Amino acid sequence: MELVKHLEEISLFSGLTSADYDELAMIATDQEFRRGQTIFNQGDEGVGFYVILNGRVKIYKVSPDGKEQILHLPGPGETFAEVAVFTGSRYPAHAEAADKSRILFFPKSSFIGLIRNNPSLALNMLAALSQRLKRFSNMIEALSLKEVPGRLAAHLLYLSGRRQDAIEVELDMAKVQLASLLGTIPETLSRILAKMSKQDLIRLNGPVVRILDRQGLTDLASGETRLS
Amino acid sequence: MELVKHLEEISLFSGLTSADYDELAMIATDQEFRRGQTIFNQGDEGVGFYVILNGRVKIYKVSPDGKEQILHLPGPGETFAEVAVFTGSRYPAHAEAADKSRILFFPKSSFIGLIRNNPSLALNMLAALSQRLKRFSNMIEALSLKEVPGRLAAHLLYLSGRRQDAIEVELDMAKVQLASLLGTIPETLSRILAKMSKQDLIRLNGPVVRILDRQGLTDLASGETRLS
DNA sequence: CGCTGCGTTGAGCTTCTTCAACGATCGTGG
DNA sequence: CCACGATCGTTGAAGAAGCTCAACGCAGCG
Repeated sequence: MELVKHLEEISLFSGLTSADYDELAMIATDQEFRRGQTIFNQGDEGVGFYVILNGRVKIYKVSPDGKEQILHLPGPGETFAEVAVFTGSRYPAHAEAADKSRILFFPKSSFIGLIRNNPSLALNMLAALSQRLKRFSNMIEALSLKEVPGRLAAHLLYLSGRRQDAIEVELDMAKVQLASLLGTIPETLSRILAKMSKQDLIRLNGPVVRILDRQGLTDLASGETRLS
Repeated sequence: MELVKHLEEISLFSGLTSADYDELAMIATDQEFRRGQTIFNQGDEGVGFYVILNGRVKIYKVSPDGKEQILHLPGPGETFAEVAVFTGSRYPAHAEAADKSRILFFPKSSFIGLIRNNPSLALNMLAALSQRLKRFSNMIEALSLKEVPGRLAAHLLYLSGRRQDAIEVELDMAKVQLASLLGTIPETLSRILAKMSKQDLIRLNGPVVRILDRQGLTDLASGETRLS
């Protein structure tokens, strides 16, 4: 079965036996979404969770006046909506394909059965949720304790990984989306990128950011410095 | 063993056999903290997780200039620092006893062993983490998409539960802490409470809030209304 | 009794959003 | 193939929300 090949590359499913893979393949359904298509809406009945084979998905909240806050933007190999599996309730956010995407769907009840008989799978899932929780904590911290320049700096550093020598970073999404992920609006993001350029922290070239002053960014991200 | 009695009341441990309780009691250590005492700091090695028997614990982040953002304020029967168990890394936030507290500590490795042999425990833990994740999503939404009056209104409604007739709510923490939980500062909170009083949404009496206009609060919380 | 932490209020200021306008790019349908 | 609309990105000017700083009353507790 072709699906099994894909499943083996998903880190959530690492360490499983081939019998497990067969079972997973049995309960999964393979779905295609075009860019912009809604996968589910906040408040919909949480019937299962998803694993992305390719493409990207935007998980987001919306305010009554239409402003969006992106919570998460998973890509190939990543999962979303796991929460629905374990809280027996409704999806707490919206999900929409950010690109043309191929996605596997796992219905809640069959998946719970699998977990019950499969400690590795349970532990993998616990690790995934914990990881997500940690990222959300950092997001809360950023929104509450850092100003936009700090959040942006942190994001740039995150993208560049830990490597001291990484000079160029490619923004992996449109700036509108980046703004939404950082909890701000495109105008503000644009102004701050411009200001960072002017102060020779970065050099901006379309979606490519060249990092000129890593230390400066680090100081901004930790809140020690201000972007006058 | 006295501990077992306590363990049976923890919802994370519901549905376990008495043999399981004995095992849990074996690996747990019983600790006392006085009000204000640090339990661990962000960045400390994540050696295990905690269950509160009585008291309360403040889980929080700090900005370089000392401002705090409370992530979570668990009380009796609740757990914290589970994330450390499954991500094999450091604590992502600070923990401090908000009251004199009695707390059980479970070392990481023994607990993982328990989970591996105990699907119910794994599922309970998954449910707990999912619940937390949902709350964090709401927090992110609130910080990014709602203004302080909206967050406060949402919190008041949350405290009053779903009951339409609940008139009085007791703020279950000092206002400084409530401010930190809502991602603002005491001054702002104070002003907004005053404004809500002036507009007859609530009546304020020390730590007791009488809800006068539930609909008004609901509108604020959903962002439909503004607190002019 | 004094001290410390809490809560409130005022004044000024910073940051960010809102509103508006405009250029550029890109995909699509005529 | 070109033209059009839509989305994206940028910039300016004005306004709002919330923060900082400062002062002060008040209560609890050693």
